[in-house]
Amino acid sequence: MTRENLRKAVLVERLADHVLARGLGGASLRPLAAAVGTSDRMLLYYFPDKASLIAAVLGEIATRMTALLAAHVAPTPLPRSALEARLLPLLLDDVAWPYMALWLEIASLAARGDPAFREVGERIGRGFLAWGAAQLDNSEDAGLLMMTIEGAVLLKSLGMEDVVRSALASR
Amino acid sequence: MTRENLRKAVLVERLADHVLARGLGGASLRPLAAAVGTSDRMLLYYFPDKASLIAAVLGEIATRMTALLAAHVAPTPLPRSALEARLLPLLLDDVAWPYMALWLEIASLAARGDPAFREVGERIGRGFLAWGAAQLDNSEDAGLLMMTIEGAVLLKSLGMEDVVRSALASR
DNA sequence: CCAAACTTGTAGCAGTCGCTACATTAGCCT
DNA sequence: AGGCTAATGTAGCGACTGCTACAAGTTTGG
Repeated sequence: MTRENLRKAVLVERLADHVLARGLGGASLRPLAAAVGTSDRMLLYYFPDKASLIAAVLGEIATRMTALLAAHVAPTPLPRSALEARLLPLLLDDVAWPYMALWLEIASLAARGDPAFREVGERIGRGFLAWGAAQLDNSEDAGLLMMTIEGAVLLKSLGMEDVVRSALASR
Repeated sequence: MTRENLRKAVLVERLADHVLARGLGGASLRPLAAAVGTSDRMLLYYFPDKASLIAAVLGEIATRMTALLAAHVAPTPLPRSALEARLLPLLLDDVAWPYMALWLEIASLAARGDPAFREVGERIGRGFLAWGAAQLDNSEDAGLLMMTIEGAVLLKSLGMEDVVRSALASR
């Protein structure tokens, strides 16, 4: 019971590392298994199918991202521009970038109509929105904050980080 | 010569329809060929390989998007918030949404490091930036405009269009 | 009218995908 | 020690991927 759950948890952690590094596009069973030192056969021993495995991995990754954000709460509510200035370097940095790249991938799959990714994406998105509202002096600004940040992420993915920097400088 | 180029152009138009409808993820040679009434064999007769085909299709789609934007130029430069209010309903509407979904897919692939998509994405992105700068009373605002719009697109893909609406209402 | 060039079909290769049937090993309980 | 269960390996299925060799058909130009 606990034994199996424990090993499954370890498995999910390692799988999360690989998904963060390679993305969902590289998350086929055999490469995934090789990366964590097992076989596709074993992955489907622990999980009923690939969709369940991915769901578990995305859950783990969401937990990590939440922790990463929690470590950066401001001691006191901030105005939007100040929180933006605090958050953007963090999220566009190499440490958080794998999460953002995966975030884009989820959004893309959701846009294509995949209901599983739409659901997990919306859950994470609304979680972030609530987190932002709690950090802001005016919680109504959370939507605008999020739009700006997501826009910055998309621009960086295209090698247009310079646009983000100069836009913020001119604000 | 011209004969071949003409048929190739017709082919690319139909392929563009299909890519807009199904995305790059559904753009395998055989489904693509079936959708335009030919065979995978013929696609690789007109194009040296799949990458060239996709490049041509993305070119066609970029042209269409440019035309769509050109049809909506304001007669006179606008402040950023006014242009945003004009542009967002257009881009989040069903007519333009296939383009936006594809845009997200390109950004996602670019974020994963694919150099071809990074390049085409950046070209289109900088094109849009220039277009926006020309529509704005303060051209320096183009970056912020673009960030907001891209953020709105990403949120809509996750079913969070309500956040976009209320954010803009509170601005 | 015939040959050369353009166009298309058929068939298949080698690889990957998610998933499964079957068999075997390893470990624990009495 | 023996038997039961949990864990793992091997092998493969059928579908799909991009791509190609080969052959046949069709159009065109001299």
